[in-house]
Amino acid sequence: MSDRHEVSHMIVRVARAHQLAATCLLRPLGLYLGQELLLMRLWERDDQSQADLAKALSLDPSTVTRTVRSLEQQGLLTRRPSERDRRALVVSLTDEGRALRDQVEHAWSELERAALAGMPDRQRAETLRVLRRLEGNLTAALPEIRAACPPGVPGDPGDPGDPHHP
Amino acid sequence: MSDRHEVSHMIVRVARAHQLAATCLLRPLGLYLGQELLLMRLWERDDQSQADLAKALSLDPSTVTRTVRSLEQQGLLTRRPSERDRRALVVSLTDEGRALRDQVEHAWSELERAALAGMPDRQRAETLRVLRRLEGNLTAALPEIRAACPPGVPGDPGDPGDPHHP
DNA sequence: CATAAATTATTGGCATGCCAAAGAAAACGG
DNA sequence: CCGTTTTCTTTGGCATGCCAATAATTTATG
Repeated sequence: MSDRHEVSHMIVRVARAHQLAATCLLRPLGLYLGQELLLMRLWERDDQSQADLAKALSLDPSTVTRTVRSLEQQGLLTRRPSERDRRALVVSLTDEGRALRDQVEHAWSELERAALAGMPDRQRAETLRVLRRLEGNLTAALPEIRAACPPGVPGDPGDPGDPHHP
Repeated sequence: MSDRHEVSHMIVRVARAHQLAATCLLRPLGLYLGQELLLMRLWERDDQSQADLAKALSLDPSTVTRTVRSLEQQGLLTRRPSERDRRALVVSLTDEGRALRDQVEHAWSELERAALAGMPDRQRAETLRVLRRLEGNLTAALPEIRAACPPGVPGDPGDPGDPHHP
C-alpha cells in the first residue's frame, strides 16, 4: 500500500460508489444521474435561466442545455424565452416535475442513509466537516491549477494549420 | 439551507472539483481522466488481464476495453493474448508507459496537496478515515440497492415486442 | 464425458461532462 | 452613439462510464 495519494484515490472510489448507487436509485424514477441535481435546484428556486443553473451546479452551460432539453422532453420542465433578456431562456417546472420531488428526495435520503450508516451523530458532523474542507480546498486550488493548464488537446496535432472552415 | 442530503451533495461537489483538477493536471501529459488510474494499476502490478484490471478498478469491462485500446494506440501499453486462458488478453506496459510514471505521480501529488492544503496531520488522518468509512458504507449498501434496481431503461418503452435483430 | 454455467472480451447504444467555436443580444467605453 | 467586450445559448466533437447482448473459452455439474 504505502500510497502517497490515498485521499485522491478514496475520493475517486467514494464518488464512483455514490454515483452507482444514485444511478440505481434514480432509475425507477426515469431519471439519469445528474438530472436530479437540476431538478433539485429548480425545486429550491423555480424559473431560473440556464446560465444561473450552470453556475449554481458548477456545470458547463452546454451540459445544462442538453440535460434541460432531455428533461423538457420528459415533460418535467419548460423552457421559454426571458422577456428581460432576449438571449436567455427561463426554465420552469411543470406539475409533473414538481410531482417527482418526493420520490427523488426519498431516493436521496436512502443514499444519505447508506453513506452515513452506523455513524453516531458526532461522526456524521465530522464527515460533513471533512467533505466541506475538501471541497473548499479543491475549489480554492482550481483557479491556479487551471491557469497552468494549457488549452488544446491531449492528442495534440501540434499545428492544425487550417482547422476546417464553414 | 437545512438540507437533508448534505453529505451526498458534498460528495458530488468534491468529486467534480477533484475530477476537474485532475483533468487539468493530466492534460499536459496527454492523458484523459481515468486513464491514469489504469496506468497506476499497471505500475503497481504489470501484466494483468483486462478482467483483473476491471475488478481492481471497479470498472465495467467494456470501459477497460476502450481505455486500454486508447492507451495502446498512444503506445503506452501492449495487449497480447494469454497462453493459459485463450480468451483473456494480457496488458503490459511499454517503456513509454513506464516513463510516464513520474509525471503522473507528480500530478497526483499536486492533487493530493491541494486537497489536504492547510490541514495538520491529525486532520489528514481524520479525512482519510472519513473517506474510508464512506466508501465502505456505500459499497456495502450497493448490493442491496442494486437488488432493488430493476433492469430496463428510464424511458422504458414497456414492451419492445421485436427489439430489432441483426 | 457431455452438457450446463460462469468468465473474458467486444460491440453498440445511451447519458453525463468537458472544450472550442459561433451567433445573438446585452452591457460597457470612449 | 458606435464599437468593443461580455454574457447566454447552442452545436459538434471527444472521452469516460454504464448496460445489454454476443461470441469464444473455461469451468463446474450431473
